[in-house]
Amino acid sequence: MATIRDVSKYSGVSVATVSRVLNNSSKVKSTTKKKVLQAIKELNYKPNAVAKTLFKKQSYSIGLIIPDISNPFFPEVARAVEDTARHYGYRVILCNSDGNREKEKDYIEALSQNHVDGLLVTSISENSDNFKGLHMPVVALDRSKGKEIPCVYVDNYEGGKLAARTLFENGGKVFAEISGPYNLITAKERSRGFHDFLKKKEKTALTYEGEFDFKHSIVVAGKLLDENPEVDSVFVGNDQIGIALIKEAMLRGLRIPNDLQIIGFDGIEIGGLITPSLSTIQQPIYDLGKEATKLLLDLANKKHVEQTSICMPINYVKRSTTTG
Amino acid sequence: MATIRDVSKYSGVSVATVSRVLNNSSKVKSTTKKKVLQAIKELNYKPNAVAKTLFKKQSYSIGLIIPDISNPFFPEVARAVEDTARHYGYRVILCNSDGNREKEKDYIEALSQNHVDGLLVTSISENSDNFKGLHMPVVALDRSKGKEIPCVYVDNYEGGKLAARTLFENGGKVFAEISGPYNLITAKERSRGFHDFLKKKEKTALTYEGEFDFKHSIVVAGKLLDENPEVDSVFVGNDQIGIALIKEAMLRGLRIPNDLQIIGFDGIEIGGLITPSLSTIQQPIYDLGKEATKLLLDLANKKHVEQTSICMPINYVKRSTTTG
DNA sequence: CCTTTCTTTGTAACCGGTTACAAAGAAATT
DNA sequence: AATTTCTTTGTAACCGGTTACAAAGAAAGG
Repeated sequence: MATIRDVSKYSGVSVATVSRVLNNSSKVKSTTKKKVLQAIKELNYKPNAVAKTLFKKQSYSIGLIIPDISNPFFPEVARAVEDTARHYGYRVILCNSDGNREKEKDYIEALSQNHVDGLLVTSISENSDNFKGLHMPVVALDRSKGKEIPCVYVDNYEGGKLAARTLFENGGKVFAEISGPYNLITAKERSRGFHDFLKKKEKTALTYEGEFDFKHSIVVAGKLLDENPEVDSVFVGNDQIGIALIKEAMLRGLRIPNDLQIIGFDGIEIGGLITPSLSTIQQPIYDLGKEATKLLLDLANKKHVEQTSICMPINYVKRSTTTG
Repeated sequence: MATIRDVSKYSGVSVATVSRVLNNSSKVKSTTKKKVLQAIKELNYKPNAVAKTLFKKQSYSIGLIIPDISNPFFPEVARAVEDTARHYGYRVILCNSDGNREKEKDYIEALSQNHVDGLLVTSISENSDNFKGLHMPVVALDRSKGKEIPCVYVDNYEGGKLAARTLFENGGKVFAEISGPYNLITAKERSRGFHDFLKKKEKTALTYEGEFDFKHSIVVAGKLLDENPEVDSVFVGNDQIGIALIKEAMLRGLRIPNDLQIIGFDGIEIGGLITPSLSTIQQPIYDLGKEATKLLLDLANKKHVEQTSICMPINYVKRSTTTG
């Protein structure tokens, strides 16, 4: 591998001049420039980005810490993050935390030592001191982390209410919910919105706490249906649970949406492709990732940021598991 | 940020000794060691991994270049890669190439300049000189790249044959195929295996060339069904196409598997969760990613590697879109 | 007690870029 | 032609680690 000193010797100029040519950082006489470019080409010289990072303390890379890329919500986020980062010349280091505090901490430490320029995190809990004392910006994605950390999110509470209103207005009589795990603030908020709306209408809902995961959801969905055959309207904490519920409902011969209406949350692509297709409260998943990345890079480049907390819109997507 | 020189001053020893303590690289008197560790703790010193990378020419990171993380096959691969890399102390840089040669080239160049220790690639075409002259190991994932590049793959040709045999033995009469795009060697091999088997039984199959993507598959699936109502057995190039075909078939009131049998390819998780669940030729997706990463890291660490090309087993998973 | 040997430690060069500062060269002014 | 000003270039320190080599200190042997 040729170095800048090789190019310097080959072209008969100093390393400073070569560096200037490489970065267009100050004027270089055009004949000199030509010589240098020629040498670069002949030696097939490629600057060493690591050396540059060391001096400039900027690595043009960011860390993306999510619970699990296998969870269908996150590939779309990751894609958005990577596209956006790439657009601005940044690379993305992918980290799966499994919602594990220790694992998250290890990643943060490693990324920090590698001088990434920022961290994009979908974390477990609201306040974790994993993020204390970092010398780089952090943006929380999807799951808000209190006021201290900049955040891009959706109004989960409103989403829960919207689901409840929709089921109610569709004539639901007996309501139930399979929520996400309560230790996730998002899951809790969705649930709270759902129940608050029903309470106003003097209704209640059976509640099962689930997980954002297919395998576990199958079990909970089956249990709900077996224990409560009278239920006709279910709000589920995310689309994966919804898909599991559809499967279990069909297994039991229920007609959807006539016997059972279901509303999911997220709007992952697969929800529209199954039969019956899953009605859902849709988040702008790609845009969530995109805006979060933009915000992070603005912070990393010390641009002035008007608002450090961005709420993205949600909307109800009617498909085939609801009547209206 | 404290540096090694700060620690050196604070503890009254040389930087070399601090470095020795950090790396356990040679004996340090235990009282000295204690002093150094104390200083490290007091100053909250964290070694700069970039400086280390510069000198050692080892970054403990690898690049993962895949077409698109949104394609449900790849999250599971990515997860396996990340898990395995992490286990050996490596980080993963995620790159979506969209099967675009130029984009792939840009990534390779950037990763190379950042001195990643190796590249894991699911590439487009068999022989691309994007990989010529790299000073780091490359392992091809899933899509074999001829003999030059180490590869972890499955026998797609056998998979296609297995699908054909299964449909045939289940009493299929009129066969069809929606293949993946022929420019992908994997898709072509699956298709070839499928047709070769049928030819031996003196059968033919209608063939539609599709894409490994939901949106496009919906269109092709609809077309196939409308133009050929007599078809009763379809092999599709991957599970996404299969899911699209199920949707279109149900829309047209076909009973699955009585009127129409379908076999997919890949074995992505969602295939087992839809109704009817999709029978498929299953690849060991996670293990594919895991073995590829292990192989890559062995190569990167110049370990002796017995075989540079690893074929993983496939198997038929009977679910609800086939009769047997 | 002096020499030899082994252990522990320090100095300084190195990895490959960037850049402050100074100096040389060219052009403009008097 | 001498002086001033602007442009172009070079020298060397720096980023923060690692390590070859040498030297100092401790232990062992005569």
